[in-house]
Amino acid sequence: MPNQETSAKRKKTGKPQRRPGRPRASDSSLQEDPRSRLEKVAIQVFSQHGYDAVSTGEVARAAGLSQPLVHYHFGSKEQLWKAAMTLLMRDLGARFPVNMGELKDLGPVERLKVITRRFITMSSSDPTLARIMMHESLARSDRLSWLVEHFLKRAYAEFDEAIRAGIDQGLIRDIPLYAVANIIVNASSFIFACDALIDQIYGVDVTGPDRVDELSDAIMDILFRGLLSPT
Amino acid sequence: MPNQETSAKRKKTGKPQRRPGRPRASDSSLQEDPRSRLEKVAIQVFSQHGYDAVSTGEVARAAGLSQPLVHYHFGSKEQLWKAAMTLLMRDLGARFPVNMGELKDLGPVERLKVITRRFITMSSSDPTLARIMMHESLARSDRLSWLVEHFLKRAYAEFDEAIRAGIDQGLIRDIPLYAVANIIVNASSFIFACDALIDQIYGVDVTGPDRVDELSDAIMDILFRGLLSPT
DNA sequence: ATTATCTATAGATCTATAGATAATGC
DNA sequence: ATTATCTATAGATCTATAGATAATGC
Repeated sequence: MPNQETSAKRKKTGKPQRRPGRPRASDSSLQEDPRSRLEKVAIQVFSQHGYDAVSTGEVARAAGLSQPLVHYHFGSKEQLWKAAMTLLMRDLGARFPVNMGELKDLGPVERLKVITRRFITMSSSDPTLARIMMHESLARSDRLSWLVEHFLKRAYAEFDEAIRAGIDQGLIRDIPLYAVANIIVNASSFIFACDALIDQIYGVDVTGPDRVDELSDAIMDILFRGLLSPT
Repeated sequence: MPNQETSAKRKKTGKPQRRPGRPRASDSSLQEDPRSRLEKVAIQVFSQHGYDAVSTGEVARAAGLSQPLVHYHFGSKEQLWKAAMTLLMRDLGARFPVNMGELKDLGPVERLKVITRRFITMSSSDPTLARIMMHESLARSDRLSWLVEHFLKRAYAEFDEAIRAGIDQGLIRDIPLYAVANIIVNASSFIFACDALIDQIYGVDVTGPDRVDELSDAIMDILFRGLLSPT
């Protein structure tokens, strides 16, 4: 990401020069700890611009901290990214818990509907993960493999199980598993991740609550009419 | 994009130092002109890594030219990007011509099917445009507005017309136009643009011809079963 | 004494410009 | 004479490390 403000800024001001050393803990309970602040900012900027286009200095500045602190806490930019992804996945897991047990008594199609609706809700309220997946997939980065192994395979497996059972029972049309799963995941999340495109073309802000609801319903309707075997 | 090979490389070799000046036109008919080579390379690297993560030096090096030549021909990195997009859209237009006239006698649903199938074919054989759209939408760049105004609005308008007519005639379900259009565009292209993700998770290479066909058919089937009014 | 922060800086880029020079076209 | 290319380089980054120092914990 290109840097807007130049480094000359700090010198120009007549302020007393900041000296090295740990600053006073100002109202320590008010602000989160710096390490977490770095991770949270990193999630946001990496999801918008992608790994390579983001500098550690930008992350630090946005968190109100100095650039070398990134290396003190994380050792490298790569490790900052991994820490940020781990936090993101933990937060998403907490906000959208996967209780497969409570779906045990449903048929595969109903189970798939619940999982898909939950994924749409997650993607519309926080499209960060979809954005990260898009960036790393486009760049074909090694980070993509890391994400897939650590988090995504497990998430896709839930879709896979329900789809597999649905196809075996003749309820879902006989389309390759990978195709069904990816069509569901893409349709459920990429449209919210690319809200800027829709805004530019149609002047519609899909992040507004009314639009989220109408779009979520439309996606569910189209997907399941399309996927289910004719009854 | 991080640079793999360092600048020390050139010095190390014992080759006679290259001096300034225009090189001999070696077999001029064999290679394309340098300006076009820069544009073609730019299309590829920008679509993979996005504008900010690509350096003009990488583009030049991949084209076998020196970095300042980018500025001689295009004046700035931004203008190189715009020239590359203009070439991309011209090539896509030539390879997938839009002859709306020959669809005049079809009903709106049949027209939409032809347009959608053509878009799927384009996206599977060259996912570059979808990748660029994803990058610029994610980054919320000013370049996205430029793309939309110069090229995308016109492209979406063809979908819009058929969808609008289909809804008006009760053939397509009453879902907001922007939602239908974006679901079609996303489903038709993003899955091919994110082939690396599918490869990582399912070990399936969707760029193989058999997979392209099966996936294209699956997308068409699901979309149109989902979108059409029950008969 | 240890920890967390800062400033300073090394060394490798990045964009863009300046200036040299070879090829081309008149 | 003009055009297209190169080398060299200015000035602004970028990642990472070194070293100073204030706060914290024993």
